[in-house]
Parts: sequence; C-alpha cells; structure tokens
Amino acid sequence: MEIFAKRLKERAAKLGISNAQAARLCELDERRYANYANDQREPDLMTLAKIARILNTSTDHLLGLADHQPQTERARLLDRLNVAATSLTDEELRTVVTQTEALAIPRPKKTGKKMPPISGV
Amino acid sequence: MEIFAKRLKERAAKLGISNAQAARLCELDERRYANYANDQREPDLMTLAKIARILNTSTDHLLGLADHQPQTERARLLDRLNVAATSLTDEELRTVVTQTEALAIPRPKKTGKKMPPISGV
DNA sequence: GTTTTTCCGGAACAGAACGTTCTGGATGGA
DNA sequence: TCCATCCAGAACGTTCTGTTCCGGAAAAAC
Repeated sequence: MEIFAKRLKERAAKLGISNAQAARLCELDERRYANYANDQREPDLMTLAKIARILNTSTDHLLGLADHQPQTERARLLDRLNVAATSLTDEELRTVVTQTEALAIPRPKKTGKKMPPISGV
Repeated sequence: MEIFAKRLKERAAKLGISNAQAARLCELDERRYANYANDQREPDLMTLAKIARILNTSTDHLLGLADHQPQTERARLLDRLNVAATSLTDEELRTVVTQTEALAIPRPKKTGKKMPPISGV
C-alpha cells in the first residue's frame, strides 16, 4: 500500500513533526511505525484506526480513497443514473434495482446461463 | 476488530445481499470474506479499501470511526442501485441509464420541440 | 417428497507477514 | 568531542493469513 506510506509521511510533515515523534504520539514502536511509513509493513485494522484518530485524519484519506477523481465518462453515467433514479417512483425504482442487480451480482457458479423472463415489465 | 466484522454484516444486510454475494462483488474468495465478517481474520489495507469502495461505504465507517446516519427505505434502494451499477460493464451501464432515464424523464408534449438525443449511447 | 443449489462455518496446513531487537550511519546541538 | 535524535537494513521467532476440504442447514427447484 504505497499511498498509505506516502500519506503517513505527508501527515507528519504537515504536523511539523518527525516520524519518530508521530510514532510516539501513536504509542507505537518507532521502528514499527517507520516500517509503515516506508511501505515495508502494514498495520492491523485497529492500529490503522488508532493512527488516523491520533493524527486527526481519516482512514479514507490515509488509504487514498478521499481524493475526488476527475470526471470520467463513466462517472458521468453513474451521475445520470442517480439523477434519473431519484425522480422515479418507489415502484419504478424497485424495478430498476432488481434489473440492475440481476446484471451485476453474480449468483451461480453454474455455467449454464439461463435467464428467466422478466415478469411484470 | 469486532466493529469491522459487525459493519461488514450490516452493510450486506442493508444492500439486501448475502455475505457470499458481497464476497463475489468484491472479487474475494467467499471463505476469506466470511472470515472477515466473522471477526476471524483481517484484510490487508488494499483489500479493506477495495471492500469499502465496492460496497459504496467508507473505511472510517467500516472501522467504527464514523457514525452512520439512519437511512430511509428509499435511500437503501438508491444505495443498492449504486453498488450494483458500479460493478457493471460500461455497455451494461449505458443500457441501465437509458432505461432509467426513459422511465424518469418525461417526453415533452407533442409541441414539436426536439429532444436532444442521449449522447454516447 | 426428493434433489439441487446456496449459504455458512469448523479444522488444518503451508507460507506470508508482522513485531521486535540489534546494528550502524547521518545530522545537529552542547 | 560527546550526546541526542532520526533513520533504515538485517534477522529471527512468532503470529496471522489465504486457501482447501469438509459437513450441515436452509432455501429453491424439480
């Protein structure tokens, strides 16, 4: 997890402290913390949460999930879907959800792909 | 990390899918995912991020660092739609968008006005 | 009712990953 | 010079994970 190590170093830099100081803040062995910051080890989930809490940031940011990605064609499609779905009636929405999940969520390990006819449409 | 396992199960329940289905959505071995949901194993950071991304939630929430807001039935349907749509291929997604917009966006009355076609579909 | 499919979890094993310790180099201040 | 601080390589024992095999329960299909 390269981004995690990068974010750890960034965070300490923004706080104006050394990695060793950050380690002590988080009550972690310095060498251990350094391994995280150098992308050589990964913490367990509880330690990850602890680091985020003490350094006053979010795990999403530390894991690189918080960046707003540029507007791709696909993102725009998902956007349109949301907008359209929002204006549906509950019943219409249920229908769309059912159909979409049928496409998206793999059910069988079975090889044969028989598709039962969509009823009530 | 007890809270993580709990949140995993909650998330699948809210999406109206089984843990096995959630595992397939996340492209993880079912047994492996079950170990996470049963608080017997913990994922590495990349897998954690992947789960949060695909199940359309945040790692902060999964790790118990953020409180979750109460959701309406309708919000859960929109949630399910998002999760399912995200795992579609581009072509499948375009189809769903087209169908949903057809349901949602009323055609103009017969005033002769032209409706611009849906681009890129 | 019978069969098939799906879901779930225990047990176990090889291999991967981790925490820790020891070590040494680099830098800066007293 | 001496000392404190920061940093990272290597190694070792231990812990933990991914995976596989297995069986039972429940639901669905026949």
